[in-house]
Amino acid sequence: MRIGELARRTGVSERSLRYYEKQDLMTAERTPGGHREYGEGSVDRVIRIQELFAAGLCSEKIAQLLPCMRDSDGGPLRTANGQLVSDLTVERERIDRMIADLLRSREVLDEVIEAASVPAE
Amino acid sequence: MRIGELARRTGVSERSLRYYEKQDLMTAERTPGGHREYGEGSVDRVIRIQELFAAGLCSEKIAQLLPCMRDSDGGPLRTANGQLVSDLTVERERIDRMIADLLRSREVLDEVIEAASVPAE
DNA sequence: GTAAAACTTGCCATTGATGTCAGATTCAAG
DNA sequence: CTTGAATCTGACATCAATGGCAAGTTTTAC
Repeated sequence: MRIGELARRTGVSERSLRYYEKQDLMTAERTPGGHREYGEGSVDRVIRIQELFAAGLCSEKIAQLLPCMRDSDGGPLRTANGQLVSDLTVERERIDRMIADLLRSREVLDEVIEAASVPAE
Repeated sequence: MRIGELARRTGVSERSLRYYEKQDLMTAERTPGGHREYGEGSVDRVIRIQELFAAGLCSEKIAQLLPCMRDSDGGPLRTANGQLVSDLTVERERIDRMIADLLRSREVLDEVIEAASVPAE
């Protein structure tokens, strides 16, 4: 499929898909004319990339992480080296804190929303 | 206390504290000379603000939300109006998605970290 | 073959919280 | 009073992903 379809199917803009390629997060075959040609696996990969972006990882970390994930792209499964494991552990802790934070904030929102729905108090 | 101490006690930069004021997230008394003078409650308030920022809310939403939170600043407890409740509900759903996302990403990290710690497989 | 749609690269803009610097003023202590 | 530390305001920079535009090329449909 080409970039337009991939964008439609993933909900990620074409602009971002090109950016992902430049950041070495994904590759694409090229037609003789130079247009990108994606395989089916690209859909999952893009979604995974989006999730990791949403989790606050930067392009560089994601690029290092992807080859170590199973179901990544059918490529050889790499094992994370010491430095990467160390980095990912830091990220993991950050994510933990973020989850705790989100849970607290969600509670706050719930309280306010709840209070508004029970005006007679 | 003055801004330096508040910054130290909350881990938030002086720059950000002044920004919070400009965004109407908090107020401060002023000394005759114009220096900010914060009460004890400011510490909690700053921490709360930070949490909400971390949860992805923008200044404007936080500014609307704060007066509706208990233990906010001793001011009168406002009840969220319909528009705000609607906005907060949207935020709540976004937070839910974010949490789900983070849990998935954390799992991914755990798998990769785990795989690296068991090289013989 | 022609026209429209899709795609290409490259560049500049945006966002929103925060960093940083400069010059001026105030505060606290000697 | 003086001096150094702290604070003030205001302006400009940063970051990282994304948006948007322009000019040119490829593809697709007729």
